Amino acid sequence: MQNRIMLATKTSFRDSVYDFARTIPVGKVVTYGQVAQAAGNPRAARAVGMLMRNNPDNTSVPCHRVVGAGGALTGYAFGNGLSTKKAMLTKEGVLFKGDKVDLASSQWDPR
DNA sequence: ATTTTGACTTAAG
DNA sequence: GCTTAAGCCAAAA
Repeated sequence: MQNRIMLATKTSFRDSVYDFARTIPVGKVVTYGQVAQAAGNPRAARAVGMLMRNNPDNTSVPCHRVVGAGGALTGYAFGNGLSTKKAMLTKEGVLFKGDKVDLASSQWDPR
């Protein structure tokens, strides 16, 4: 953006978060901590949640593919809340273990 | 600029 | 396994 070189991670945190979120493949999920790390701040898991809540484009950003640590489903601002979130993930092929996501096979590793 | 708040995480009881 | 406490970060008031 600004100059020819992108100067590493000079983008806003929110930008990095949303960008990363868009790259999450269908049928996979990531934890808030993972998103935070990918965005440049491994400890900003909280901020990530806030950004997701204030998510500008719920259609472009698959915020429902972001779950809490251990695969636990956390808040969701649309539909019927967590119920809708789980339904959506299940429909996309994400395996569930009770009320949590089966990270063993459905957690995405960006690498 | 300071305070408040929240879709988090980890550690401890 | 569940509840409580503390740490950390970014956006909104």
